[in-house]
Amino acid sequence: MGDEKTTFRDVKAELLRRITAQLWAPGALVPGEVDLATEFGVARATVNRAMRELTEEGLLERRRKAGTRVRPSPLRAARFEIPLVRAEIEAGGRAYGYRLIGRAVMAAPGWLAARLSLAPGTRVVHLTCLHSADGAPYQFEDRWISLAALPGAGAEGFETIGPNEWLIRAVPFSEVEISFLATAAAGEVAAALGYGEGEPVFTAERTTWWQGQAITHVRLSFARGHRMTTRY
Amino acid sequence: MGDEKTTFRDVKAELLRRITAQLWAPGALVPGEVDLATEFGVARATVNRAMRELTEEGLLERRRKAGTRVRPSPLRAARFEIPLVRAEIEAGGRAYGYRLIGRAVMAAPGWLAARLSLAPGTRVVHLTCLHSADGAPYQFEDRWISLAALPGAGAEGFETIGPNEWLIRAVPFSEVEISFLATAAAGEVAAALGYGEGEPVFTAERTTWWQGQAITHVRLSFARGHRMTTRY
DNA sequence: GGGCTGGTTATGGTCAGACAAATAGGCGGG
DNA sequence: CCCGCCTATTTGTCTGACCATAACCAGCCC
Repeated sequence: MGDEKTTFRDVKAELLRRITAQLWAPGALVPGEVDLATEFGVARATVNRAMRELTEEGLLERRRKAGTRVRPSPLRAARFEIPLVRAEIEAGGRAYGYRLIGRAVMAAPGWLAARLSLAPGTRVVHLTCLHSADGAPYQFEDRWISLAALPGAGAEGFETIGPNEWLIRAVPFSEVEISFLATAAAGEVAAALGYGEGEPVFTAERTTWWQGQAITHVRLSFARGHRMTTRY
Repeated sequence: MGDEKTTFRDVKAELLRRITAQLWAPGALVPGEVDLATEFGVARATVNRAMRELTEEGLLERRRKAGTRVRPSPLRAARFEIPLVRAEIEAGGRAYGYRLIGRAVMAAPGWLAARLSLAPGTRVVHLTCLHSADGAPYQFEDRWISLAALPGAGAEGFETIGPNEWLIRAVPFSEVEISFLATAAAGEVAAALGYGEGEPVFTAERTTWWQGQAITHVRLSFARGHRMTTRY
């Protein structure tokens, strides 16, 4: 009794233990899959899966023939989930609010055309809006949508539906570049979020492509005290 | 000739194509593993791996007996690699510089003891230092190390080796919570990085544990214009 | 000595078959 | 009508065998 199956999870946990306890020093070569399979009494595929996952997590380094070694300085990557504002707010049990501040159709300004590789004179929709949580300003959104890529955006008023939710439905699977930075509050941003001029604002910029074509660029300014947090 | 093996990569690519081309609508049930295995002429394990990876990437949702469906709104997560400052600077082909500004041993202040769950009166090392790239200030580091967890930090002067590099060697595998935020430049930070008082500063805060015990807390302030960028 | 070549070996991946675990949805009892 | 049990179905995982691919290294030729 009690001798249950050893799963790849068990193997992974034990390998992780040996790595963190430094039984296997950083940079050291660890036993081959076959040896470990014998030791744990499992198939090689099982050891393989355990080691593959540890490699994905940045703890091991593997090369054919060269074998597997413990990463000298573990390459750690933090994962941030990028939720819809609405989902983020409602997940915290607060009421989500949306208000459109401005909407205009115009030829893309130079910096935007450059950023999105748009042909000169391409028309775009420019939107500014405010997302709030329990009535308090939460995030100011300054968005540009290329009408060349999404003609439908010209017909949508965005009075009740936020541009991000509209976009998710129009283009669900896209390629994204996102940046976080600190900016100084000014003008509309300061007014909408209640900042004094020049106050530091945590800001995200996101550009989205679909099938190689630029769709939209957005600058998101967060309310005072906002943090982007994760564990790893 | 020409009929090469279909790998799990091929299957994955084709499934991805069907998802992004919306042949399978968001929320729709996709065929079961057995059906797909038949269709592609591969083993079920191969389809399984393809679908498992797509699930990890947030494109599919799987439940036993209920089957696999396309995620209604794809849950996308951005990965940020968190490199050593030195590696980050040298990767850009610039010369790395390090300077210790201040070093003191003291009883942990209240906020720190609370943050790290330290017993009252626990002694800590407080370090401030500056990392530079090609001579220009790059990052100001304000670090606290618990002597309860790492007595060795009391003996190290940190004159030539940065605390992060020292710590990586002392505690290579740790649990980390990291936050990004925007702060106002003031005092030492402003002086070291050449900011005016109150200017916005992109800041990271990181707390590190090892085996459940808090090791260190650090606030990293970046030079003007710094961005944290990634694609996904 | 230097460079090419092929053998050896570790990881990468596929396969077919089997069993385990979870659970949606039907069935029966109250 | 509602609730709880059963079962068929679907994904999850393991096995042991096999072939593929990369690369270290020894030995050969020049």
